[in-house]
Amino acid sequence: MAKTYYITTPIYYPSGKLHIGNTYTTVLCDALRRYKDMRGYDTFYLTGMDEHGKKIETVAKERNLPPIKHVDEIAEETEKLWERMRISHDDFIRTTEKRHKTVVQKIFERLLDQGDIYPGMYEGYYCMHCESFFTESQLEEGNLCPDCGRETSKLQEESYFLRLSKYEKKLLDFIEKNPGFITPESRKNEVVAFLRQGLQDLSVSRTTFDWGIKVVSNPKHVVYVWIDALSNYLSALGYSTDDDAKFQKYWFGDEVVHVVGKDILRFHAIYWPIMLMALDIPITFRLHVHGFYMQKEGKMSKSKGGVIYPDTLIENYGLDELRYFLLRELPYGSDGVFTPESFIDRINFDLANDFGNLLNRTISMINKYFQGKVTAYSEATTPYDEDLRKVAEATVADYETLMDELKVAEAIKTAWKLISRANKYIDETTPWLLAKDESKSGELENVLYHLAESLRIVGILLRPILLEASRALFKQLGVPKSLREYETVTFGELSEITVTKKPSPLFPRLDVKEEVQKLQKVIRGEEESEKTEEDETLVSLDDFTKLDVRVAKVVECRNHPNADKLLVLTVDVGDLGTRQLVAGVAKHYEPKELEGKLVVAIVNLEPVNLRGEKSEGMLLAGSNEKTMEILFVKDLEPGDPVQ
RNA sequence: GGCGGUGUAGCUCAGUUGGUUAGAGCGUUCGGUUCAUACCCGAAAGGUCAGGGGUUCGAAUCCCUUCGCCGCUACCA
Repeated sequence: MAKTYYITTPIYYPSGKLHIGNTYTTVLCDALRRYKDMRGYDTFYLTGMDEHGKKIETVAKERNLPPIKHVDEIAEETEKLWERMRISHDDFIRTTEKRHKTVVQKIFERLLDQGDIYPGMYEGYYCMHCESFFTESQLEEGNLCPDCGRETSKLQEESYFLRLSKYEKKLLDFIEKNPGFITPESRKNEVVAFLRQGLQDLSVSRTTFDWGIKVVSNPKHVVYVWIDALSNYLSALGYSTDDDAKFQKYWFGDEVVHVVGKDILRFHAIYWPIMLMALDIPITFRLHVHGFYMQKEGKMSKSKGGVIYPDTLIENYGLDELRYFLLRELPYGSDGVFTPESFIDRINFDLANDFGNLLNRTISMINKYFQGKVTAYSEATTPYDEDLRKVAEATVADYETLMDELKVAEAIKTAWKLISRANKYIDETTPWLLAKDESKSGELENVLYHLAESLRIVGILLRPILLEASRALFKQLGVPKSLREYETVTFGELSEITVTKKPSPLFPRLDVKEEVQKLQKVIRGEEESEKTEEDETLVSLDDFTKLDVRVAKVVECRNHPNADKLLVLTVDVGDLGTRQLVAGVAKHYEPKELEGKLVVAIVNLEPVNLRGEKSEGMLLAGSNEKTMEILFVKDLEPGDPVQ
């Protein structure tokens, strides 16, 4: 019977659009799942949404929607995104589903009966405005609310608590006895350090809002986030229901992996195992924790950084390109950086030049020298052949090890070693020279066979990563379906192939400068549309007073000789004397009608030449789509300041 | 303040249990090649392996210490 593999992402909280940071987890799990699938495992991949809580209730209210409508919308949007990214999940669980609620209620009641959950008083600092509780350590200086900065008051609320302290020791023992339980190790150390300090019991219910799962025995209470959310890993498998076949199969199967970002480490490394211990369910999972993609901005903006969404990248560059970048660029165990440059560079160097071009040149040569058909040739192998085969073999072995250790980025790099070796092999064997010598036809065929075979292996290894390109590779190379399977990943399985007559590049080469600029623009655009009432655009009084704004009298006005939108004005600015301004108002004003009028102008702007006419200042005028209106003044004197 | 991590070529990073000339990719310079998406291949320049001290026949690798950065955590205000 096939080994089983159960892999999960956290369930996402619908409080904002999913950006590339959020989607990383999902793509990572997808790649791992496809890999295990390819290796013959019986796999189950779960993702979903965490849809309860105060915040959702509030947002839904603002939108004038029932909360369920609100979360329905977001769930639909999310599922569509996963579809676009070809995420291969088997189930999409939502905490608002009945199948989940009943399980949570059962779990809660059972823990209550056992005494692992007990009623008590939750003491916290309450912010009237935000209607939420905070612990003392969460508060800003002077006991202010961390969200809105207002004053908070110490309040007590009835709450149920989960007895964490009881399991502290047991959990420490477990972690010690299972060194691979939390990876990478640095994260495990954090957890152990935290545990050693001792645990406080966890508040697991609320009475201050309704949007959640009711506590059966005391419906005044709603189950608070963690028991609700974490249980999804069980409820989706049918735990504690009549049909718990999946639970039996996958939870007690060969491998169970929870993949999470570092922000929710503690909940998965401490609360979740303790819940399982209390429920007497064996801890069969391992927890893998990854870092985040940061987004550094160039010099353009000094502030934080733009946000980029997966849709943008998929539309402009393709799904494989995005998946490749995400999986290849985040270092194991730490954070990574997304920059337009790094993204475009990776596509060009790795995908287009090294990989895509290798396929292209191989197919071209097979067409050119052998009319598209090559047969395995084993006579007289050269040292180059042997080395190539050796590298292929080592690559496959390393790839397996690394993928099994969840080191996907490293596994990808390994595959590229084979690609590089193959490119070098072409230089060493110089097929174009062999082609000139008829007696070397066999040798030449051998070379091309080696290349095709290397590419076939690369194609198999990259199947979990590059969904479209791996297929295209097989198709163009003429690899039959049976030889695309992982069982055939050894060198020499291919006996003969017929390649396509007209190869097309797997990945287009991009213009770095152009694309980087384009991306930066997109990032900035999305950043701006994200801002609601940002203080970013605020200008200090200091900055404003740098401007010298004056009343000016138009003494002479004429059309610009060389531009039909511009007027050239000579203005009197009192003690500053007269000067010339160029203004773009010719479409709305006749020169004659401005003469003698009092206008407002900024007079300390850097002088510029506008189509040959000097302009020493700016005439102030308002405008909309329909019209434009110069600001006129009635009774002031030329040179009077405007503030 | 405590704990953990980290500081290696211009940039991003690898460096296994301490062992001959410290590596890769990108960038730079030079050269080769033409099958290919002006791609690919090779070579060179470039490092007091954060600073100091120590252990050792020998340290980027172990120990002590100083400084910088990151993460977790505490406390004061």
